[in-house]
Order: sequence, then C-alpha cells, then structure tokens
Amino acid sequence: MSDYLSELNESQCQAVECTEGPVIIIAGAGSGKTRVLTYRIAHLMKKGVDPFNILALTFTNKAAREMKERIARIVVSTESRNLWMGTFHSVFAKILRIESEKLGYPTNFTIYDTDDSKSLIRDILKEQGLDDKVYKPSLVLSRISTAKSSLISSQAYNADSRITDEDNMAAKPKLGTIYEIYTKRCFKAGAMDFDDLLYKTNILLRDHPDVLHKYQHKFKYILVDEYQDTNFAQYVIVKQLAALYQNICVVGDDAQSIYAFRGANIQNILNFEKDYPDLKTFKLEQNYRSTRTIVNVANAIIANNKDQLKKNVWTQNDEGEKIKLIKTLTDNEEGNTVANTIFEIKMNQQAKNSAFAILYRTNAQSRAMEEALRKLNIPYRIYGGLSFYQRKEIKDLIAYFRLIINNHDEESLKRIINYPARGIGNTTIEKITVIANDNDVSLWTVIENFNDFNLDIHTGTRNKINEFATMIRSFSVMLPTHNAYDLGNHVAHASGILKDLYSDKTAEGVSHHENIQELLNGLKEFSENKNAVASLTPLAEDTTNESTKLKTLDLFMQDIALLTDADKEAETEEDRNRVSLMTIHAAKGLEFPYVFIVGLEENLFPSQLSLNSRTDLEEERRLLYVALTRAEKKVTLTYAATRYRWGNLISCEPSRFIDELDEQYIEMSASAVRVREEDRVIDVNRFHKNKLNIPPAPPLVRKNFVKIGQAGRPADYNPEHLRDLQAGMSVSHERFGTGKVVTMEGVFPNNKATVLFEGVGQKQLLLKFARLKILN
DNA sequence: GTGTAATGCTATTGG
DNA sequence: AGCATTACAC
Repeated sequence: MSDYLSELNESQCQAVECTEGPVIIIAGAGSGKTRVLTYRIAHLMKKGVDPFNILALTFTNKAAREMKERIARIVVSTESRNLWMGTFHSVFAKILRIESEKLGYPTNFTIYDTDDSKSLIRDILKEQGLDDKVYKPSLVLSRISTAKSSLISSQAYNADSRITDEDNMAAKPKLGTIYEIYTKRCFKAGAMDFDDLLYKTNILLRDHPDVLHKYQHKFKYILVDEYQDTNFAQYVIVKQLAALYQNICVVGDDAQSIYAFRGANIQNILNFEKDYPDLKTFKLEQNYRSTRTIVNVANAIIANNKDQLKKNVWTQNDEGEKIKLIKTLTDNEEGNTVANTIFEIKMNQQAKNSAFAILYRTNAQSRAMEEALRKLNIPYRIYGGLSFYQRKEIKDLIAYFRLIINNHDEESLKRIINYPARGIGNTTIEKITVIANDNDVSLWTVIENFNDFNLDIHTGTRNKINEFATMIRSFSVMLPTHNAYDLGNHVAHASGILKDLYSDKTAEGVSHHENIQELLNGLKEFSENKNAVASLTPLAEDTTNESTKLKTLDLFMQDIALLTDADKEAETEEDRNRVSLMTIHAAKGLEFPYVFIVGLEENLFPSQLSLNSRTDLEEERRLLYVALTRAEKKVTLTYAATRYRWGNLISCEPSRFIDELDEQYIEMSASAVRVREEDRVIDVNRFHKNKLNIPPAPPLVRKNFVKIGQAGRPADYNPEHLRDLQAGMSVSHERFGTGKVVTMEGVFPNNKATVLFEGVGQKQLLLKFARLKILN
C-alpha cells in the first residue's frame, strides 16, 4: 500500500481521516475532491472495513469505474471490485431488481428511457382524446418527473389542491389524470422510467422495514459525490440508509449546482446540517487545477450570484495566460476560429488533441465546430447528443431484446410488432390496445390469449400475430441457455432486421447495417467476458466466479440501460487522443489544459428561458463558473454576431456575462474590440432604421487594448523575416525564451524548426505560427 | 396495409 | 436545416 496520506494537504487529510459520523466536504472547483473521496474509501478499507459495506454514489458510471481503479492501485487488492459504487440510478436499479417482487414488479423489469415515456404519453393522450399541442408530451413528462422527484404519487398529486389548482390555471386540468394512467401503464408493462428508479426505491424502503433494515446494516459507510446536484428523492434515500450508522459523507460545491432544472436542490446541502447536528464540516479551498488568472476570473463571475455559501477558492499556481475573448461574425467563423486556434496551440505547445475541450450551452452548437475541425483534420469526439443506443436501428434491435426479456414491455412491442413489416397495421394494434386497457392487462397478455377476449380481427391477421408471438416466445426460451451474442445474433437474423437493412443500399442503409454489426460486436465482447461493460455494483449474494457465469442477454441489457455517452471508454490511444466536444453540463467533473467556451451570447448563454427569474439566471452563471474552472492552462471565450437557427440567420447580442469579466485578465482580439464598439453603433442604426438611413460608422480600435493578430488566421502573420533561418542560429520565442535552432525541415514558409530552448528543452515549431525572432 | 410526399416542428441542460 | 409525423396515393 502506498503512503497515500502524504499526497494530501492538511484539510484533505483531515477529511480523509475523519471516517466516523456525518461529514460534509465543501469542495471548491479543482480542489482535489475526487482524490479525497478515493483516498477516503481506500483509507476505510485499510482500516479493515469490508468493501461490501461501503456505498459510494457518483455522478457518472465512468467516475465510479475510474475511482475503483484508483482505489485498487492504492490498496493493492482486487477487493475494491466489491465496493458498491455507481450512479444513484444504476445502484438502485440493481437493488430494485433484487427486491422487485416486494413492489409487485418482475425481476426483469424494463427501464423506459425518455423516448419510451414520451411515446407512452402520446398514446395516452390519443386514447383520452386530448390535444398533444396543449399537453405537450415533453411538458407532461417533466411534470410527472418533478412529482416523482419530490416523492408525490399520482394519488397525492390529484389530492393536493395546490397542485391541481396550478394545473387548472394553466388550462391543463388533466395532467393528474395522465400521471395516474401513465403510472398504471408502466406497472402493467413491468417498466420503470428513470425517475421510478429513485421513486420506487423510496417506496421500497418506506413500506418494507425489513428491506430498509437490511440495507441500513449493509451500508455502514455511505459517500455521495456532487451532493449539490441531488434531488429530494435522492436525499431521502440517503437519509434513510444512513440513519442507523450515520457514517455519511457528502461532497459538494454549491457554486457548481447546475441541475436545478431536473429537480436538484441546493437545500439538500443546507438541510444536511439540520439532519446531523454533530456534523463535521471540511472545506477544500485550494485549487490545484487552474492558473491564478482562471481562478480569479471564475471567482469574480460567481461573486455576482446572491445565493451562495461563503467560500474562498485560491491557488498557488502561476498567473498563467490571460483569457482570450474573440468575437466572430458568424457561427461558422466561430468554429473556424476555434479550430485554427487549436491548430496553432497544438503546433506551438506540442499539445495533444486530448488537451482541448470545446464547451457549449446547447448540443446544436456542435455542428459548426465539427465542420471546422474536420476541415483541419483535427480528430474530435462528441459527447452527448444522439448516442449510439438512441439510433433508430439500434433501438429496433434493442426493442426485440427488451421484449424477449420482458414480454409485457408495451413500448418495445409496439415498436417491433410490425417491423420489419409483417402485415400488422395500426388499426389492429389499436384494437388490441383498447381490449388490453378495458381488461387492465398488458398487450402481450391479449396477444397470447386471443380466444379469451372478444377481438374483431380477421383470421389472416390473427395468424400473423400468432406467428410473431411464437417467434418472440422461441427467443425468450433461449434466454437462459444462450449467451448474449448467440441469442442476439440469432434474433438479428431471425427477426428479419438484418435482411431488411441489407436490402437498403444507400449510404445511410449501409451505416445502419454497420451499426447493428457494432452492437453485435459489443454483445460478443460481453459474452466472452472481456469486461466490455464492467458491472459497477456487485450483488451481495453473488460469490460465484464472474467468468464462469453464462453472460446472458438480460445481463447485457441491465448493464447498458443506464450507460451514457460519458461512461463509454475510448479503447485505443488514437480514440483517446481527440478534441472533446460537449455541453457544459456534460463537462462537469472533467478537466482540460485548454478550454474553449463558445456561443457567449444573450438568449443562448444565458439561455433565453433563464432570463425571467434570478434563480434561473444564477444557474446559468454557475454554469459559466463550471465551464471556466474546467481549464488548467488557458480559456478562450468566443461569441458570434450572427448565427443560424432553424435555418434562419439571426443576429446575436454579446452575453451579459462578458461584461462581468474583469478586464485586467482579458485579452481581446482586435476584431472583438472593434465589433464590441460596432455593436453600439449598429444598435443606434437599428433604432433609427425605419426613419433614417445612417451609414455604419467606421470600425474603431480602442487604444488601451493590445491589438493582436486575428486569432487562428495564419495568413495574417508574415514570417518573411524567417526565410533564411538555419540550423545553428539563435532565436527567441515569446514563451520558451531563447534557444538554438538544431535542425530545419521542409520548404519555406511551410517549414519546421527544431529548437533547443534554454531551460525548456527541445521544441518543434512551424515558422508560420511560432513568431520566432532571430537573435544576432 | 404499405410506401412516398408534404408538412410541421424543433434547440436548453440529462439519468 | 434536419427529423418526425401526417396525408395521401396505391
């Protein structure tokens, strides 16, 4: 075991060693919070605590996996794999599978994703004759989601006049009814949605004292990361489980709370002190990640928020470079500027692609960035957006898998009963649905027992349905005896999906086919136990050797149901060495040497929907704080004057957050300075537009800002004076100081110099970019 | 019941 | 601009 305590500062050390009783760690950005959590768990294990008795809840499954690996290295043992570690959703999904029959659910319950939930809501609206423009499925779902996150059942919802009055006022009186039907339909289908995983866990612990007791005893030590982003349902689960031993440690930073929109509640941090009066509080305030410039700017931004805990984040790190602010004319130019700047930094600093992240407010902004990066051949990876498992063809095959595992899964049944086309049309499905609803059973029950129901369906159609049901049943029978790949491969062929996709020779068709192949490859890896998808939480009862157990399809599905893009590990070094593109939300907990925050415009960042309330606006500001504090070395901020939205060009105002930046830390590009002034001129023009025709004022350059070359425009920099640069000559570089040219490669002006800098070492520099000066 | 053309909606943020 | 649902012809 390594001497891990020596790697911690004093407050980190205290937080690690104080293992007994309730503890809250307020951890500023970049203060080594993950390190503290990791070492704390390792410390517990070193003291002899059985990993089976430790529950650690993280924000992503990837974070859990990485933490497990680090712990394994510290304690030098494979014991760490017995830790219960993962997201709230994945850990409690596992517990719900163990305890499902207590809730009347099958062990193999399906987890409905957001699309399933919305589709079910659409069906309910149709059946109830409600207008889906009034009751927008996404709005209905978010209403249900909020209720569940607050532990409000559909009965309680309908019984609470404050809630129903609110719905009536909004002219949506049927929301409670929809919630009730939705709940019943999910139950009948043996399905839980994302919120149910937390909600039902609460019901389980509330109504079954024996179960509560069991897990209270089991989890003697509980740790929760990113506590500021937990909602009420999560708060109650943690409180219940920790009630016996009270060895509860939560880590959070109110300044980084960015999930209020999905029910996260900063109050959970404040409530914590009330729940545990003998609470010990530790503050981690020293930032090890970022330059002093970045820390100062971030602090200044967050200081504009009224709601916050007192905290003083500081750093001993170097001042570092100024933060660059660049204005561009269009969103495409913004993309080009960012890509060019990355190219430039890569060359000058010998930085890897993986050192860069481009962060944006909305997924839609990724397109311009992608196109620009592709033009310069810079490899990138997009996180979020449409993930692999959300693609149509993948969802189709997955729907077969889900239906095989749980025949009552209504959404899967409806998705594939007529795909590939087998002559079972909408009218037939509607008839079956009506009968199923009237008899309060699942669609599958009706299909299996035609003769018991009074169905007006022709024999021809009946035969087709019977054929389908027989096929699904034959797959289900294979489930326990075949591994995931064998069954999955069989299903892909026997269902006709592969044949259907193979007949489509268009580019998209080929790609669909390839995606199916990729899924099957994933199944193969899983079946051969190459830890393709590592199980994050062990089953307490499960002492069998993992490798001897048959890797069946239902186990595969359990593992992938809650995986997100962020959880996927790049397999090769080439895959890892890419520029990261993601929303700021997705960047939580990550760090990069160079961070680009793009689209700093009013109505985009801050989002238009946040402008009505101070709390919403403050969340946007925290979002910017999170974005800034991801960076280690340098932040570049960009905004565009115009941007395409829904195919239309719209003009954009600079974000109000730009005005909150402290000018002493900011370096504006010349174009940014100019356009900043121009904005005001344009505003005047716009104001008079209908009366006068004032010609636009000439561009202005403010004297007190350093004028620098337009970013990412190599053409603007003329390296002519370096034409005769040769090996042996002395040069100076802005950052590396003075050095001697070792070798020269290539033909001017596309040539490269290898320079040995004093005290820095050897660097390869492109003359086009490096801005070298020749010394005598 | 099936396939294609036209329409219309969307884009906060995510497990 | 791009996707999804709907409308309409077969």
